[in-house]
Amino acid sequence: MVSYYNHPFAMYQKNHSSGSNLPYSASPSAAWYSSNYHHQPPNAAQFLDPDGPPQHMYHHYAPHMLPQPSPDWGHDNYTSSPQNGSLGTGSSGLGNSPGAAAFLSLNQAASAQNESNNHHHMNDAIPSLPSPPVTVHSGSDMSSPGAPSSSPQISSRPTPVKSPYEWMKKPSYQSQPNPGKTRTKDKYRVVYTDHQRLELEKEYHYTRYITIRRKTELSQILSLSERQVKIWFQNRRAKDRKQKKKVDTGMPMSACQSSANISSLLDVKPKLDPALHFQHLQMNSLGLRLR
DNA sequence: TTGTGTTTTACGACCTCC
DNA sequence: GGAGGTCGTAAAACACAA
Repeated sequence: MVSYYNHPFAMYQKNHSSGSNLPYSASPSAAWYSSNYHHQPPNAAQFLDPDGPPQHMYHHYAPHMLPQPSPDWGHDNYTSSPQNGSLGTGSSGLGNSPGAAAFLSLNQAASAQNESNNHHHMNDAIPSLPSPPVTVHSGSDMSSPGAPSSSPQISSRPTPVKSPYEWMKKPSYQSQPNPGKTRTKDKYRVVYTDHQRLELEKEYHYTRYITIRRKTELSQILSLSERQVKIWFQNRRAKDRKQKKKVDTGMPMSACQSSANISSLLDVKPKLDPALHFQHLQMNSLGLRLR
């Protein structure tokens, strides 16, 4: 059994069935980096914030804290434009993101939830797109751009499932009449929807350090504030560090799956074309970073 | 059902860089 | 000073054993 908490993607699916009947293709990992996961060499000018921590961070962060080599090339080299109607109106624009595109084939069913027109109609059992959580906050940047929605929302977490599909159907805390709010109001925190977390995970596994541009787009696509996206990535990295620390201190791997071994867990192919990978490393080693 | 442990959001403190 | 990084922590949400 794969632990809900310990599996890097368990948040989306608790696999009680030894992974033999995933709701995806027979080999989800095979789809993870699908053929559409090819990138053009980056246009340097497009990197508002190339992958990786700010250049200064390299000076005092342990190597394991640095971004994993990833196909960052061209990460921002796409034309998704939430401003031109892709936001919340059907096409999320995620498909234009290389990182997202990579994941789409993995979990189109879930991603498709975000498409009200749902031309994918992958799974009739999947409820309509979960509305973003209502976030009420007095902070300047905290309020979620998403408006409260009265429409039902889907599961934010899988509950114990009998069928591998059940987790996708279950209504969740977010589906309650009054979804969670931040700690400054009646609720301490929101629980992100499956879709939101899926997209964030997709982005994270594409690059551990989100670019400014991508953060803006994700925040709009997912109806989260940029601050929420930023903090999610911070927390996500913290989670990785924590897991790595457990590994280093000899904790059993069953209790700690770092992102570093996610690929092996998913049996994925290397993310990056070797040549591009090399370029990426060169880029990082040179500290190339535009801001 | 309940108690307990873990994970998930969210924040503040503090840091470095521009 | 502002942005974004880590670190530590609070509390809600959740999983699971008893």
